[in-house]
Amino acid sequence: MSVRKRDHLIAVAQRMFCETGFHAVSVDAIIDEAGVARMTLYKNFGSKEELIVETLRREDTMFRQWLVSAIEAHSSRSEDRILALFKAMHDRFATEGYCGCAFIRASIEYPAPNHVVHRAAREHKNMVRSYLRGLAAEVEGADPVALSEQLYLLFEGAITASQLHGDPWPAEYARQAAEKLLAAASLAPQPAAKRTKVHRAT
Amino acid sequence: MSVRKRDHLIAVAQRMFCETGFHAVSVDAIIDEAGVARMTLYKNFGSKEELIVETLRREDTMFRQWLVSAIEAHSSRSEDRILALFKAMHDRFATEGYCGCAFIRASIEYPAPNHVVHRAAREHKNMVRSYLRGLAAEVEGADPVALSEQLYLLFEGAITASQLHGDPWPAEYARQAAEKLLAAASLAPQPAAKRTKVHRAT
DNA sequence: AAACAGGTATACCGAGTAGTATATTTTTAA
DNA sequence: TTAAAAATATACTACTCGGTATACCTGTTT
Repeated sequence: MSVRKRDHLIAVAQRMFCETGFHAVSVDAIIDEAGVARMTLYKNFGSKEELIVETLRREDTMFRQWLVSAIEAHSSRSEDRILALFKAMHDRFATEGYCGCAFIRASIEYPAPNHVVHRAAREHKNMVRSYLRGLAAEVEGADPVALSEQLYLLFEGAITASQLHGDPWPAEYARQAAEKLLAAASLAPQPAAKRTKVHRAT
Repeated sequence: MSVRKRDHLIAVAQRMFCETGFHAVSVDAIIDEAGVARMTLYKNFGSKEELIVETLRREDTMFRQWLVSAIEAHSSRSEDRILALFKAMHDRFATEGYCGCAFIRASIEYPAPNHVVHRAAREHKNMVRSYLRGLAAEVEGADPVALSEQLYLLFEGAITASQLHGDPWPAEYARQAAEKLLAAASLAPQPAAKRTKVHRAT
């Protein structure tokens, strides 16, 4: 059954890439761990690079599911949903086997902006940004662009810091900071004419 | 002149590692670019790994100088100094040839927490955190630990996001967020007994 | 039974990897 | 000037890398 071997390969590669890195994990190591023949990998995916892209696609799907389950099970107040996200991040960071964000890793290991892997990472992060923008748009009195981008920076910072320091504490501080940003937004709604200038997104 | 070749090798390797990655840059590529013989590298540094550690040492030195010049030339008010840091980050991100944080890259390419390269990255980041803590301690009415860690997350988030999106805009949003965190701290100084619990640093 | 498809095993390719050995030349300092 | 130190070129080891070629096996579907 082709599709099962294929999915298994993607799942195994996803875990290994995330644990050790894209460059550091060889095709040989993947087929060993997956228990399949070398040619099975190259018939299902033309190259290691294509396999990497497939693992990112799977990671993106799984992340969306996590995102929805982390947020939409909670109160319908956007402020509470946003804070629930950071609480869920803390749990995620503390999970056994969690090893950082595959997309940040991908963007760093493939730094060329037009590389297909780097591009996949950027597109995933843009999805996250637009999701946050949707949440921020429902916060009373807030500039949704500014608020969502600031929350996004806390999000990225927490991921990077937790991986670097090997501890989930950054998620808790990110939640505290988000709380303050939300409080500031609802306490001091800015007149539309005085909004800080918006920068272009990339 | 030994020390000159040695320094030259470190400088060349530092740039190449930062542009392309530690795994992706080979010893051959480094000696080609530096214009030295293969054995010159292996006599000055026992291995590629030792060369990597030396480039991180140099990066740390240069970063400290940048940090001081970005902050201490400005007003002695801590709030202004903190905001000056994020303004300087924007300039830094926009600088031709800037290619992200070598320490974040190092921690990702060498994910094992006890690896000498990962450890060097973590120690550098802890230096940054304690520097921020010193600044936050001078902000009236703020919990210095909470404030400095929250600023640190904005710092890391801005670096990661700017590299990922290939644009300096995250620094500007980080500055805006820092502004709000500072305003919240000075407007609502919390009684010492009610402080949020402090997490252990790693 | 025959044809087909997916998987496997094995051997192979050329290129690249980090690192070493050695003998020779260049540079520096006494 | 001479002796020590540093840098050189060249060749080499042993291994790993991504990727390919090919022959064979196994299960399913007509």
